[in-house]
Amino acid sequence: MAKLDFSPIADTTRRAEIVALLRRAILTGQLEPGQKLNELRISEQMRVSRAPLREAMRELVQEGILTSIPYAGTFVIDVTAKDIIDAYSLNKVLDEFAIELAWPQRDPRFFDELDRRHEAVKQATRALDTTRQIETALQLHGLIYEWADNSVLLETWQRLTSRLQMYFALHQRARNEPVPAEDVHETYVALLKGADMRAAQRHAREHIDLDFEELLAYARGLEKRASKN
Amino acid sequence: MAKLDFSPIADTTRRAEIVALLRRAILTGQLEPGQKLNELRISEQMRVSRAPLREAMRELVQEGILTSIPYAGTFVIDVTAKDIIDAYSLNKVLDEFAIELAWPQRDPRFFDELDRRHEAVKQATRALDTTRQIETALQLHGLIYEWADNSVLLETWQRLTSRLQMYFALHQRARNEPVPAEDVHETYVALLKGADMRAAQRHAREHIDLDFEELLAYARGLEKRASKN
DNA sequence: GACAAGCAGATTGTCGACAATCTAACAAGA
DNA sequence: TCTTGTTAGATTGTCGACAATCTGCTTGTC
Repeated sequence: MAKLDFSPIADTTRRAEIVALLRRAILTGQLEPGQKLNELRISEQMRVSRAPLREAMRELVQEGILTSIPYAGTFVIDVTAKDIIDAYSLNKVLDEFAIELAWPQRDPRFFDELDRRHEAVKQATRALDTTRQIETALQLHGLIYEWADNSVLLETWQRLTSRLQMYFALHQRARNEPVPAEDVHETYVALLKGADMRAAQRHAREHIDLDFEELLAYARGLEKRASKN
Repeated sequence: MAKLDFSPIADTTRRAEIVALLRRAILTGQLEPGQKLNELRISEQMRVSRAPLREAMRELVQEGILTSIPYAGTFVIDVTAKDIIDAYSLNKVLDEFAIELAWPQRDPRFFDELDRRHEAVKQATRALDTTRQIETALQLHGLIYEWADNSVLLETWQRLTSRLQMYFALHQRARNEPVPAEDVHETYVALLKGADMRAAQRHAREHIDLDFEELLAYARGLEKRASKN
């Protein structure tokens, strides 16, 4: 038998496609925090009945980016400064762990993939495609999790990623500036290729802290706005 | 106005009740790993239509204790030795983080609750109620997460707890022995009341390692059985 | 006997309609 | 004017039926 690794057949259920559509809409900020999702309206727009839509929404609730109140509705989660702080502080801990696990697993394929994803970030940056820049940066970041060979950790990271992506997207939208042209991942990639694991872990923390500051400023703005209502 | 804090009204949707029923059945081992959930059969047993049942199953899939294959069915997750190792190694990292966050938050209410939950474990142990013993032990363990004041961390822990509870239940079922009468939490509780945070973190790791060894033996048995099929 | 095509039964995915519940506007009474 | 009761409309929750898909068996062919 020829040694071929086929990619899995795509899930072709409406539900899966709806999940993808909704997730994208939320993570890019098209659906704003706190906004209510009207089932009838959305199902009509998507040309789909409410059953698969509701199942899709249930998944996203469990994924943590929607929240549901019985007989009242399903809403995009609200984002507070504390949420962002919480997500980031957990992210630091997980990063450190992921690097530790992934470190001995690094192989040529790892380094190839590292370069590939880094290149994708740079390309998105050059193209001034903000959304894609966030996506690719998180994918670059996620590589250590994929290589850590710990399924529960990977799942946890993926859940966290949803939120981080949402936070970044909101931040970018709010400040409404052109994309930062700087490449902040150069050092990170170099350290992951190097021999000093502790240094890589340390940098991951500091690297995160950088973007964190910007996000926090945005979050504080959110809180002020909320307290006025 | 009188200063009363009312507890929120219970979610009274069929869906929520189905989720609770199914989760309990899975976490106590009544539904075995790998087993298929027939929608029609279950919906008839519960006197409920398939719509809320399917939504409930979607939630549990996202919670990580069910797995779904389009047009094939929804199954209780399979448990492998690696899954257990992965869950536990992540748990260690999270524990350390949770203790660090919760430490400065400890107050009289914390210590009261600590004793209350510890007492619940001892009571379940005396009553030889295995299921309840697992539940209460995990609730005792979860206290540091509730006090850590980090919503994302708490969510993550709760997801992990589902699996841990399932693993323990399977383990207990498999060995089919009377419950261990020993109280292994005495030291843990004492350390959480003490002044040495590092010691508490260290003990949490070792304490976990203990039960881990037993679980692993069970998991290895599972793997052997699987390889024969 | 081996193998592929095709059919029947069972199961999952989706739909449209109905029931239960919430919200907001309005009316009635103190 | 403020509070309380009522009601209409909109929205979510649930149901039963139908469509799409899978699985295992049968049948026919070599």
